[in-house]
Amino acid sequence: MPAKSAPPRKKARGSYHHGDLEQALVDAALETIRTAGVAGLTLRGVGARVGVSRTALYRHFRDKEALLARVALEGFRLFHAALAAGRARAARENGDALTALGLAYVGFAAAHPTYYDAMFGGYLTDWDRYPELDEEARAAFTELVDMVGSEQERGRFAAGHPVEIAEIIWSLSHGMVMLSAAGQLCRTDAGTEDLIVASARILRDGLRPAPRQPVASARKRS
Amino acid sequence: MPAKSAPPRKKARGSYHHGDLEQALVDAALETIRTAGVAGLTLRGVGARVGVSRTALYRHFRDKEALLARVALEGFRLFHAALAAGRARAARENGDALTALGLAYVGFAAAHPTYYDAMFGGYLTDWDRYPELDEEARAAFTELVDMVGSEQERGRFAAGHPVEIAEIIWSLSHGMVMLSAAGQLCRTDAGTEDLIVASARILRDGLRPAPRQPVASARKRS
DNA sequence: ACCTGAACACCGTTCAAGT
DNA sequence: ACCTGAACACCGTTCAAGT
Repeated sequence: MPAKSAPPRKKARGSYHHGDLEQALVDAALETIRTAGVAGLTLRGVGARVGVSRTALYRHFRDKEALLARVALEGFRLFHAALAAGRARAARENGDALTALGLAYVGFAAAHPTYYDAMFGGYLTDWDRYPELDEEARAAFTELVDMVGSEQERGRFAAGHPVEIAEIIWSLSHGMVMLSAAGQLCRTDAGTEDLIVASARILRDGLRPAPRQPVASARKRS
Repeated sequence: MPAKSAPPRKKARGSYHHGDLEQALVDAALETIRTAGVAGLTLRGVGARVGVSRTALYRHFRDKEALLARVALEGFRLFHAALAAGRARAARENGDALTALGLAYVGFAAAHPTYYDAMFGGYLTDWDRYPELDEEARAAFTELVDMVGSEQERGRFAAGHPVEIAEIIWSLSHGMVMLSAAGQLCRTDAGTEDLIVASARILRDGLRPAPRQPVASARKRS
């Protein structure tokens, strides 16, 4: 590193009013969504929160959707990390990887409903406009696919297309989060976590009755 | 029936400009959502479509959300009917009830994305404000619960809380519909229908490898 | 009873103008 | 380069007024 005090970077940002207006806007958006939901996200409100004109935002983001995409991107990074951590923890403790990933999934959604809404609330239309977003979402999904492949290699899952199986697991998790958030679930007294544990068991063992025991002899149990 | 021409009913509705402005507004809303999505639904647009002032609507609906709730109610009626029909068809043809209901579910969503969005898009906040809606949604869900109970009685599903199992099936179906609509699914070349068929198979048989054959003798197969 | 028109308090976005 | 202020074309909703 050079000794002198750091020279201003070429792309010194926000040297006008803020150290980093761009990140300040993202944080303000997050805080707004947390209190008022994505529906209550307004550029005027975001501007007011950071003490800046409502149009200053356009220097940093193409439009409102781009701001929301930025929030979603941060969310997907955290999401990806949460899934990876859940998988790693299961591997370390020799636990069930499917249950661990399911719990990590709904755990993230419960801990960060703000991010989850921005990521999956359907507000982002032209998904292609944000390649980073797509890439990060794909990376998170890959965590699921790899888990399936790993379980297959270890003989815990039967053979089958890992991507297809991962999509089914993802659909189950996502649907559960959405229905739960909408208050449409839990007509039983079980919480979402219990529901995930039960789902993992069903996905592993199936709904059909246990196959007949070998008829010849019953060992160890009367 | 009385012979004379029908006397005006007590609650003759819309005798001003339309035969039935209320239903006309609902139809206009449906058509608007079909072309522009729920996000593009505007009271001004609805009014213009039926040739009426943008405020005439308030004579028939409390607010915009109430109009949307009415659309969702019609949707839930159709949805309930579609699920019941799928179940009845499976029973008649002795087919797999789980697969049949899953296909009926995604089939409805594919055939009526407009309704599905109004029903599950998250635009309806105070769900309690529309008891009819809640009742009809519950009725549709009961179709799933009953199917599970029936399969259990017939010995095709193992014992377990039917509501819990139904919630898991519903979550899977809903998540698949949502992700599919958002274009996040189908990274494999399989369509949603194939995915549902695969899901039903996994839910029934489980992901784990088939249990060991009885070791004593291998019959019929080498 | 049913509908209209003006008005109010909001939006996102554009753009010429300031510093 | 970065931000502002006015302006534009929209919203949902209210309400006095018309017929």
